Amino acid sequence: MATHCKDYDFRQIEPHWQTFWQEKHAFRAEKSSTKPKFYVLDMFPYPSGAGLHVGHAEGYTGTDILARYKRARGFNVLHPIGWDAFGLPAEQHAVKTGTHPASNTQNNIVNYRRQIRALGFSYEWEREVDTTDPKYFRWTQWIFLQLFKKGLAYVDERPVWWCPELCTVLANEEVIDGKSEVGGFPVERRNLRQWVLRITAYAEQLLDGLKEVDWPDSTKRMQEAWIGRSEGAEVRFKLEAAALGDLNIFTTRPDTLFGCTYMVLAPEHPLVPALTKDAQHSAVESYRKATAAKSDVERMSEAAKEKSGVFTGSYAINPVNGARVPVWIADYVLMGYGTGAIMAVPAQDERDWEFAKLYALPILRTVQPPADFTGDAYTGDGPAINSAHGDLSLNGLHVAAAKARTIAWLEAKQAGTHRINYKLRDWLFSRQRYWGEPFPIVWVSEVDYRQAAALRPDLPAAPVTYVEGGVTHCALPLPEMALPLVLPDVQSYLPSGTGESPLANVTEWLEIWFNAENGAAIPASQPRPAGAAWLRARRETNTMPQWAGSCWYYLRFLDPQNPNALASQAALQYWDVPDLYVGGSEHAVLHLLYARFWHKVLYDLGVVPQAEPFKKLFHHGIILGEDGVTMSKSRGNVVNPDDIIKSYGTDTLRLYLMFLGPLEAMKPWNPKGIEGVHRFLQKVWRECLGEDGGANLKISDTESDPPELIKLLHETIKKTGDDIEDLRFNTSIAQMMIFMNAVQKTPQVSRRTLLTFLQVLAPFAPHIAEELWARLGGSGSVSESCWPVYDADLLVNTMVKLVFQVNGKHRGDQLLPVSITQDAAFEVAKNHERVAPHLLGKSVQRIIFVPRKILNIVVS
RNA sequence: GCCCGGGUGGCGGAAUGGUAUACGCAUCGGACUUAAAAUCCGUGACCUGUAAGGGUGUGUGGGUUCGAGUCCCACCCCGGGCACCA
Repeated sequence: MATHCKDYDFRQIEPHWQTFWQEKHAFRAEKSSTKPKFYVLDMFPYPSGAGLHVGHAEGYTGTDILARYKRARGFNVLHPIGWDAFGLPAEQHAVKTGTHPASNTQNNIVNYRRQIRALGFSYEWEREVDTTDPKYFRWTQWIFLQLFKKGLAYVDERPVWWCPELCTVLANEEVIDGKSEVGGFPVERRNLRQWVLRITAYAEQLLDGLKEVDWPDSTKRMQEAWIGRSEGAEVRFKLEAAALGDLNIFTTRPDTLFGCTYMVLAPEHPLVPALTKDAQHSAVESYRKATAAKSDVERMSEAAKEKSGVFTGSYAINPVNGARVPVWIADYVLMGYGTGAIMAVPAQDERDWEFAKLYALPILRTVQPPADFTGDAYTGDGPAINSAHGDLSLNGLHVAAAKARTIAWLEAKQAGTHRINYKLRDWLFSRQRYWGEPFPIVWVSEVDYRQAAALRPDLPAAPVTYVEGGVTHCALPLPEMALPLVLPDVQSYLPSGTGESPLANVTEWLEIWFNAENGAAIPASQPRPAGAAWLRARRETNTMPQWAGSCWYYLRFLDPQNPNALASQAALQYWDVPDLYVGGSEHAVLHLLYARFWHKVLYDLGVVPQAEPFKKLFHHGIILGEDGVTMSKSRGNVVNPDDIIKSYGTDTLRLYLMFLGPLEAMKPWNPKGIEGVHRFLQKVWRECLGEDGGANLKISDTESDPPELIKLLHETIKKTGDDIEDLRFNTSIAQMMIFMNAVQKTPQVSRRTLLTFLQVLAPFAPHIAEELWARLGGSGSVSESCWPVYDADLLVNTMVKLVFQVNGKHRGDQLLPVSITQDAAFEVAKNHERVAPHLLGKSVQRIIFVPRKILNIVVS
């Protein structure tokens, strides 16, 4: 079954065993099994035109080693791969070439599949998924319908980047310094109708769930910061012009209400026009216009340098003391957070202090700073001062107590409430693009919607609507039976020119008679079919963002062919969620947060049995170019795995990627280093086989190995296994090298020892391990053999090198029985030729004895 | 500015508070060879000394400890994230 090459001819060996595994379906997970299950998942790639790079190969090699190891340890392992194949580059390619993005995408997938196979990864190809496959995105659309039904999807006007020259909407990453990435044309903000998912409804659960997952702390912290929970109060300020109602503000420092000397509204705040007095009208208007013209980025970077704002001419009344405070507008207050309005407390807030100084507004300290405090605004803890009026007094109370008392008072007077606020915003879920999942939504009139509602039990509690030119449109979902809604072919992949996706140009698809009961559609140009279920409708032209398909793919892998559900309940129960999820830290927030959100919604719907999708997460590092900077085409420092495989073979590449350093580290590629691991594999080959390709003559079937070698073998089994479990592949490889160096120095070695070593090597370098295993007469395939069991008794040392120190300095050492007593060890040390001189003429103050390790003699 | 992660030979890196530099690369010397490649053996932080040895060394400065790369405090540098979120 093995090849017959005499040398280590990896070009022959590696494809041979790859074919062998493929034909045997060697890595197919068992559907039901008495074995424990293990699900190890990689973040699936976007199949770009550039092909797989070594960065992918790094993470995938790590999980492959673990998957192969776990199989050998008797686990039923699920290790799948697929393609996150919707996305911008394919669409841009389509615009350029006029070919359907699907064809380019499929070409790229073919290339990725070839590269991944060439790396010898033990993926189960029968479970491959492709997010652009209608059989897959049918369920992406289905999940969207569940969100829609639950009232978690709505439509809103949101600002997006629009490039007039290109007639298209651009993604944030396509805009560089206010210019389009392609062509360098100016871009502007434009409000367009967008789908938005109510992820904020899950803010608290998304925060809570982080407590129960085994993730890197830094990633948990990033998600916590992104969700940005803060606790405080919403306070109602009456306006002097009572007819205008109240002004609500959010504050985390209700204890400082007495220090409020002015109010600030975001320039976009809806009350601004009503609050603006005639005398201030022109100033306010021009300030609002100036703010609106700025992008978020400009607004933040410019405003961070210098504060600005305008007085509206109006006043509000502070509920705690009746004080009359002026109302300003300023762009340092953001409409998107809290209520879009704040009470300004310059004495206890640095931003407010800066603003107050600029416009000569009063500053009143209400928290006593420490005596040595020298700064401006004091944001620390301390006793309240100047904070009493009527039946409310905070004076003397520290911050926490003062907050509590204020909130209680506000609630009693109905002037405010305790409130929790999040930085997290709802998720802008639509793109004005062709190459994405179409929304399973049609737009109908209010009258038609009411008619449909009678036929459809699956509509949200409140209809999703948007108003355009005074006409209200209602969003009517396709019935589930009508899924998938596939993309129509288009003449041109160029945007419509109105900011809508290219789909808006496909009139026959867009303008339809729609059967509300079964989702059937015919072009509106044809006569209306008979029956009350047929309504005049216009399809949604937005498509979903690339995140959509990757939000749930880990579930589809459990049961990828299922036509009736995203996965069967049996599969969801048996496989549970991934035991380990490995991918780059660039997805620390968005992908991982979005996927958690969808999972929690599915959990609440009873679709999935657990509340968190990724129990354990690990971020692999980044492989830098030889020059120590990020690999990029423009720098010409990209390493293509295909080239390395050609010159050294996959096993060498895999081993090298793992030997480079800790999996999580950022590390530069070193072409010289790869020679080292290749030499190691050559050495393994030579120790196993002679020059004629037969078993090496030093291999014996009768003689036993020297005890040191047997001990080292067992140490290697233990160390390698432990390190694989901890994803510390670099040190496990070092241990294998130590072992082979010892074999090389041994004149004779038993066949059994070498076969055992090959089992240890197999997860790392599976092709050479299979080849040598077969040639040395191992039974079956090494990939199917069990992980060797080490003999713990052999690892016990009877003698140990005890280190002698004098005053903490290493002065000598000696091999001694592990059970030696302190006194006996001291006797030895005292007379040790290297130690004795350091004791001469000194008196021993103290002896520290750590059995098996050290004897430290402290002398005067 | 705030929150993380990290600074160890010429290089990648190793090290439950207990011999700092495992393993690999590079270097230099040697063996084998007509020669080269491959392979093998040795060398491999700095200062001092003929040597044995002694001293100093894990970004900098302090501290805790019998003993610190590891723990604590302050600072410097590099990388990542967030950034007017009231």
